[in-house]
Amino acid sequence: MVMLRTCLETVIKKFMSDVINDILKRNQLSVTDSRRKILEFFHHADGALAHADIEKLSGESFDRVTIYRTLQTFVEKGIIHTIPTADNSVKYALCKDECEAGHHHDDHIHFLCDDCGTTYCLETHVPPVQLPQGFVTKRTDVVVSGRCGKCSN
Amino acid sequence: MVMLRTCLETVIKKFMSDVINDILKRNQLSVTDSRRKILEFFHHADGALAHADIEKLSGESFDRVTIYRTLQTFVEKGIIHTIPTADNSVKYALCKDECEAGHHHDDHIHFLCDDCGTTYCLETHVPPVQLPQGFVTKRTDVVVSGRCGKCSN
DNA sequence: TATGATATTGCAACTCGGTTGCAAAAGATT
DNA sequence: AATCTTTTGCAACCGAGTTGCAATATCATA
Repeated sequence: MVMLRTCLETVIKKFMSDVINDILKRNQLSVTDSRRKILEFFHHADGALAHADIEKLSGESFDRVTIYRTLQTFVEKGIIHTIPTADNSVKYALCKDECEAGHHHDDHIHFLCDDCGTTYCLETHVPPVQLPQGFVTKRTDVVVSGRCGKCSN
Repeated sequence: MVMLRTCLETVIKKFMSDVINDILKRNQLSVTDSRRKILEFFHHADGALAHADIEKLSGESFDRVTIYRTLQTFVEKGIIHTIPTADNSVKYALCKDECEAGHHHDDHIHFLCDDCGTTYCLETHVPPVQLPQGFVTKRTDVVVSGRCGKCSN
């Protein structure tokens, strides 16, 4: 029984590892420890992550500069996207499937919980917005803040 | 003719000055040069202003610390409100009429022009957003970016 | 699997937006 | 006008983010 579970965990771990590697290779990025680790963080996190969160999670594993550069690279490649939060700090979240590089567009809403600080990417689509004559929309960001499901009990 | 215009300008200036003074007094703020000047900037600007804009407009008139503090005070009093921009910088705009202090709520949409950098407060209201069970909305920010009327010709 | 070209990392130093403490100056109140 | 309170300016500081460069790791090729 114990044997079985250990074995299963190994297989799952192996599988996850392959998924991560695939993402990196598909984006023509060399596979390095920091990139894999940071991608894993995003896959395990249920919300968006700020630079500081990643720094905490990684402990002393790698330099803060590396984190900055890795995040930049991921954004450029369209693996993650930035989220404009209400308090004007920067958060990042995995793009649904594949945004194309330089075209990170995610047509969904972000929810920021004032209590626990978690940022959620909701599946709700952004409602179309009526603009004055001559205005052309390129991108729409909707940030709702309040209290999330977990915190409102 | 020239006399008349000069006279009219004087009257208008006097009137504006009174309006500015009124706003400050109504909010229990002492009337100082910097506060009046900064409020005037907002009244003349057709869009939102960043700290940097005000610094440029004011030249050497007053210290950057004063600008920071003045903006903070105005936000606290509900005279201006912050706008979350797509690039995660901070902009400020006059509140419509009076938001109550500490309750700067403006239920409108912000438009950020990628070309000229101007931020507009549009009169369009924020459409209601459907959230998952248990989520409670406190505030909704909508930031549309693209090209404004002036730049799209 | 060893090797060289290329890409990435870590470090140190720096920039820039914003804040804080305190003394000087201005505004408000009598 | 005198005094009390608030605001300003200065200098120093803080933290987030960036840059240059040498050291190191990855990748492709032999």
